Amino acid sequence: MITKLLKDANCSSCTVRSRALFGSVDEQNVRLTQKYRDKHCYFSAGEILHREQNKIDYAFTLYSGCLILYNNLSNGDRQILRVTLPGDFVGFSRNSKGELPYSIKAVTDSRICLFFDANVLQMTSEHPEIAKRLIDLQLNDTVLCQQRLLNLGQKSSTEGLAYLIMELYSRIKVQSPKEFDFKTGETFFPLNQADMGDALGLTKVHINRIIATFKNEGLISCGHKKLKIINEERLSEIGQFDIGLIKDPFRHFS
Amino acid sequence: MITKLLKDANCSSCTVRSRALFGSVDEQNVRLTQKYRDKHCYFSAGEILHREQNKIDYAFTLYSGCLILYNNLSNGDRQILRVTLPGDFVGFSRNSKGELPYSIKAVTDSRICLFFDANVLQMTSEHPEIAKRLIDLQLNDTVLCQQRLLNLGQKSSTEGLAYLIMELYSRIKVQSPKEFDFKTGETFFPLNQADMGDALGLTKVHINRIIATFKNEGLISCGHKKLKIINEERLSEIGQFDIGLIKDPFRHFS
DNA sequence: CGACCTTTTGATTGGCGTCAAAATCTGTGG
DNA sequence: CCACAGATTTTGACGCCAATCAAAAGGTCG
Repeated sequence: MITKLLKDANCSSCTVRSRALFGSVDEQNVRLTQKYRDKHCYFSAGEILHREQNKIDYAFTLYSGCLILYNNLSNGDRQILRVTLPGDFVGFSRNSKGELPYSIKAVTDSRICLFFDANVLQMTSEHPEIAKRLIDLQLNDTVLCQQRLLNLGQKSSTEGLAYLIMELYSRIKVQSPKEFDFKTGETFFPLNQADMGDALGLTKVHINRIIATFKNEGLISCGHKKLKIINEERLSEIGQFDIGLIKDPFRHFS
Repeated sequence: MITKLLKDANCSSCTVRSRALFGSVDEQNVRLTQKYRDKHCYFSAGEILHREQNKIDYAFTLYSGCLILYNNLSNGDRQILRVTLPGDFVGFSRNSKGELPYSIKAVTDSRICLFFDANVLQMTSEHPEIAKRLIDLQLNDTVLCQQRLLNLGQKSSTEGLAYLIMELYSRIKVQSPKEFDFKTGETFFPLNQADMGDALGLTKVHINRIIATFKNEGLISCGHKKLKIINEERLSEIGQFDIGLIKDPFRHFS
C-alpha cells in the first residue's frame, strides 16, 4: 500500500527524530540507529495508508500530522482505535501471515518514516535498550487503550467526550507543542465531530449536541479543526481525566 | 498488598511453567530463568490482589485460576479491562511512582508466581529473546484490548455479549484445556452475569435477558460457572468473532 | 437450615439513535 | 474575487434499546 507512494528521499534528511522511540537513547546511539531507518513518505489528508487485513513488512514513526487507526464492521460502522500524533510508533502486532489488524488513514497531511522488519530485528538485537524502549511504548499504549475501554463502557456520552477532548488536547500539547498557540490558547484539533463519534461509539448528531452544551456552559470554544479549552479543570472533572496519564507515561524499563 | 499473603514455598516446586513468557524459549533457557522467579502464592476466589494506584515492585504470571483486572469509577461503577487466564503475564505498566493503574481480583482460587522488577531487568538483559517475547505478549494484549473497544463502541449488546463469550471460551480452550470436558462439551466459565455486565458496560439485568434469548435460540446452555456452547458457528457470527484472533496471536518477533 | 449471592421477571423511564433537512463552512476553479 | 460543489455542523421530531427500580425465585456455601 505504502510502497507505491514512496518518495525518493532517504532518512538522512529527516530533521525530526522519533522522540518516542529514541527518547531514552543517548545521542551517539541515535546516530547509530540512523542506518536502520528507511524511506520516509508523505500523505495528504484523507489518504488511506493501509487497509485492515493487508500485509506489511515495516513499522513506522509519525513525524508530523495525525493519523487514525480504525476498524470497520460489516455494517459500515467504524471504530477509531487510536489517534496517533508525532513521535508515535505504529505498525507492530501482525499475525503469522503478516496482516496488520486495523486500517490507517491520514486525517491531516502527514509525514512518516519507515522501519522495515529486518532492520527492526537487527536494531533490537544490537541495541537492547531500544528493545526495552519498545516494550515501554507498547505498555503505555495498552494503558491508554484500557482507559478508553473505561470511557466507552462506564461513562455517559458527556463524560466520554470530555475525556476524549482532554486526552487528545493534552497529548497534542506534549507531542506537537508547535500546534499550541500560547497567545490565544487555541490548539489545532485534528478530529471532526463524525470522527469523535466513531471514537466514542456515538453518532455525530449526538456529539454535536454535547459540544453545543460544552460551548453554552463556557467550557470550550471551537471552530474548524481548532479548539480552545476555556475551563480545563472543569472539563477534566467531567471526563474524570487525569493529566498524569499523559505527563507521566506508564512503562517498566525506562 | 501481595507480600503479606506470601506463602513460603519457592518456585522450584512450580510444575507449570509460564507458557506465555517462555513459550518460545528453549528448554535449557527455561531452566536458566528458573532462578529469576521468586515466591509463588495462592488466593482464594474473591480476594483482591491489588488495588489501583497502589505501588508494587514485581510482575507475575498466573499459573492457575482466573483473575480480573478492573478500574472503579467514582460512582462505584466498575469496568473490567482484562480477564487473565493461566499463562498470562500481569503487572507491568506502572508510572514513575510505581503505581499499577488497575485493581486485580481473583474470581476463582488462583495461583501466581512473582517476578520482582530487579530480576525482570536482569532476565531481559541476559536473555534478549525473553525481552522480545515480552514485546510480543504486550502487542497481543493491545490487539485484544482494541478488539474490545470495537466491541463496546460499535456493537449491539447482543453482539457484544456473543463476542465476549466466544473470546473467553476460546481462550479457555487454549490456555486451560483441562477445564474443557470433551465428553459433555462443557467448559468452566469464570464470569457471572454481573461480571459480564461490567466487562461490556451493561447491567446484569440486561445481560440476563440476552442470555435468556441465547438459551431459547439453542445457542448455549449454562449453569453455575459452567458453559456449553451448542452452536459455536452461529454465536461467532453474531459476535463477529474471529477465532484467528486467539489461535494466531499478533506479534512481531516470535 | 439459614444467610447470602446470583439469576430471573415485570413495569417504567430516559438517553441516544434514526431520519430528514437546513444552515454554514471550506476548498476549488473560473 | 466570486461561484459552486461538497463536506461539516446544526436543528427538530420521533422511536427504541438498555437503564432503573423493585421484588421474587433459585442456588450455594457455611
